[in-house]
Amino acid sequence: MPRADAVRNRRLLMDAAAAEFAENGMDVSITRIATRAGVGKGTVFRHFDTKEQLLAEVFSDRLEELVAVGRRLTEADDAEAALFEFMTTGVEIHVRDRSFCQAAAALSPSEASVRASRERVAEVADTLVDRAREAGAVRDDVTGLDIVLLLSAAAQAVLSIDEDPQGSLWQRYLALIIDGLRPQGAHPLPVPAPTLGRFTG
Amino acid sequence: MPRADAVRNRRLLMDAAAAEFAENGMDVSITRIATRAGVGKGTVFRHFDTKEQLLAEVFSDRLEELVAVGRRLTEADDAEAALFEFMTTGVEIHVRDRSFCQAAAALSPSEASVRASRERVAEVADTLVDRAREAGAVRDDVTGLDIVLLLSAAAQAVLSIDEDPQGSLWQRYLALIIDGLRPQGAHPLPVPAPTLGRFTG
DNA sequence: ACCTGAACACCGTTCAAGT
DNA sequence: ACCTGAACACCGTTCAAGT
Repeated sequence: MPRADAVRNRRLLMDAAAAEFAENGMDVSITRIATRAGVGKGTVFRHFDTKEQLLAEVFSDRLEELVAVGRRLTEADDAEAALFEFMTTGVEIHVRDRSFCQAAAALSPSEASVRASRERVAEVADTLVDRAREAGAVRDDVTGLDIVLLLSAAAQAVLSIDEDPQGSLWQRYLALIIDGLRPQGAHPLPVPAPTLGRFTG
Repeated sequence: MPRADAVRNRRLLMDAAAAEFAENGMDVSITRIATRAGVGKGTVFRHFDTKEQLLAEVFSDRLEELVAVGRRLTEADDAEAALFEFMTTGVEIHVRDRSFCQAAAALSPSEASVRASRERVAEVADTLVDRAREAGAVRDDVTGLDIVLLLSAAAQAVLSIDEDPQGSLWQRYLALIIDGLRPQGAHPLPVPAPTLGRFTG
């Protein structure tokens, strides 16, 4: 049973970290985050083992947004439009936040909180893919996890040439990737789909 | 006219940095690189303004490998196979080197050496795309720069779930993206192709 | 229990002193 | 002209001292 000020500080820290990461990227100092939260910097390490874990926690919070959107889209009429809207939202989440793409690339995939929410996104995505496939909108060899990885890829592609990815270039690559997902003219894939479990060890 | 030991040290530093970055990622310390090169760490900053610039220099050296491969493929008989082999080599270069994907994501696109070699890769890629297009192998709204960004994206997609990307999963996403590049069933793209110059300022 | 800030081992970068 | 390592300002993390 945690103390009242502890739960309050944890929340303050998460909020401050989310804001600082979003504004200044994942290299902001712990001191800065602690100051913004109004606590001593020692407190940060009482709530999170490491800076990476704090980043991971913020990261998976953001991913939960995407899970929520995906759940809602599960009940949409147009299964094809639903899947593509899901992907669009996913890329937007990446692009909105200065640290999100960095985090997606830098965070160890074995971080517990990251794995957990990645699993949940993949699960919703699976449902959306299945429905889109029944509607004949996507090829039958792609999975939900494929979708998650590809939308992250679309977001990252843009970073290589644009400092400030607030633009709309990502829409170009998302559209290209979506064309690759369609059943028309699909060539068999050389490698089986990944699973999250395979890398747990 | 630089002194003889200066040009020698510069080369030693580039080699040491390339090796250390490849083995340990882009977070290896300058001290470690300097030690491996057999020079004092002050010397590093005599040759490179900043650690980021050193990384950029190593990065664009690697990119030149891809330029060389692209040049050779320009004269291949099968234009379609040539383009796809170019992309395969590009992803392999990303995946081979522990730091390459990190660098692609973290380096400021305005770094001079990065911009320069990125421009040269895009140029070769343009030639390869044009030839592939004439052969009817790719849609007519993609450019060489698109290709470069997309092959980088394919490499990065894999990093999200696999610690050690020496595997072959990237082949799956490269194949998917290549399917999106084909003319069959291509939908018009919502956003025009990027140019490198646009972001110079 | 939890918070705090001084202390620690590191980092990238600078620069006075050497050759 | 170039090299060097001590010095500097910072960083993430630890921990003894406080409440």
